[in-house]
Amino acid sequence: MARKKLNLTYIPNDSKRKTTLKKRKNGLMKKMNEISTLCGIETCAIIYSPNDPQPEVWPSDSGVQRVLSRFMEMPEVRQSRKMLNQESFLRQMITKGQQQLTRQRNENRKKEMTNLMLQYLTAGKVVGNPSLVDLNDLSWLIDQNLNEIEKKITMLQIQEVVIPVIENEGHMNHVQGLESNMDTKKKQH
Amino acid sequence: MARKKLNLTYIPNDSKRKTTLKKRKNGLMKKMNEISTLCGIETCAIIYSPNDPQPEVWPSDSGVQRVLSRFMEMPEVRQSRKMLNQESFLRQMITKGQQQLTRQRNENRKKEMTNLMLQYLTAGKVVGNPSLVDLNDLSWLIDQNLNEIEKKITMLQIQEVVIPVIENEGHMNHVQGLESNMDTKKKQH
DNA sequence: AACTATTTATAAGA
DNA sequence: TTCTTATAAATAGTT
Repeated sequence: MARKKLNLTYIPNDSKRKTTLKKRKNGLMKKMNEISTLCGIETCAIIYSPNDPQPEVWPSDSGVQRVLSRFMEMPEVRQSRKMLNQESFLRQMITKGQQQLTRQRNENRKKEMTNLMLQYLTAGKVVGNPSLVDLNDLSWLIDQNLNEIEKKITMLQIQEVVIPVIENEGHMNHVQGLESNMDTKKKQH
Repeated sequence: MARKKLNLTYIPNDSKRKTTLKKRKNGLMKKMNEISTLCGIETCAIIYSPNDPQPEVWPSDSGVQRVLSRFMEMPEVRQSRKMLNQESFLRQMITKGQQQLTRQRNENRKKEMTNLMLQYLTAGKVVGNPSLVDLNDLSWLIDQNLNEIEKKITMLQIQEVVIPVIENEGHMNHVQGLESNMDTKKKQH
């Protein structure tokens, strides 16, 4: 489904067909997985590969047995609670991992942009070939930094009035004690 | 899969779940159709809908029967071996995800260090509180960059001998103009 | 059921 | 083979 409109006929080329089968089998399994999770239903699929008497089967032991026996009106097969537990455990791991990955990607993006910004500051000119998306993100980042700087300035001005200027090292410390003063500055862009 | 990132959990809302099931069932059937056409293989799928004892089957009842009887002919042991598939599929997904995460973390680390280096260049002093590990990584990164610069210089020197200096648009342009002065520093490492 | 804005799948290419 | 990329296809939320 890419780089060329799909031609829905048998693929004569052996290696291409094999690759396609592998990819699509994966995709199909993922979809089976999703539909039964999302909709809380029972499904099963059997896919035979050439030269392999053993088919690829979806979903799992208990799932297949249950669906098959139901379909063929055979006696109920005992369920493996252990297997289901394991399954949900694995699912949990996947979800967690994906969340981590997303967070990591966001961090990465931000660092990339900080990087770009610092390159501008260092080299004084455009380095490489940033895309429009990059530039938008960069713009956002610069706005963020400007906001922080503004806050910092405001804080320093306030401190100057209240206490003789005392600067401390902490990362976000400058926000401390500002809440009451910041209420009036809630203008965002 | 649109207008919102898919959250892979059971959909509690009844009508939403029903709609999703209908749409996805269609999609799945289409995919089953395609994979067996494209790859010339036998497949079958059974999807139960809630409150309906009759499942949706593909390609047809007789088709399912054919594939199922072929499947049932297999000895138990081989059946269950193949049927452990879902678990290994999930494990595969986890492994892949973890690999992605590792790659992402490495990229992240490198960007972080580039960042730190640029901050040194910009501010001319240590910003924040880098750890010993940071400094080691940073040192490595700087070495890398120095190596690249050296290579670039060597290349330019070679070009200078063969062709009158012609510089192109690449991302290391800041080295421009250094060529002639660097002649004496060629053999440092 | 038809319509999009997005996400996902995937055919080719590297 | 695995990874990337350009594009097609699927589909969640809307109308």
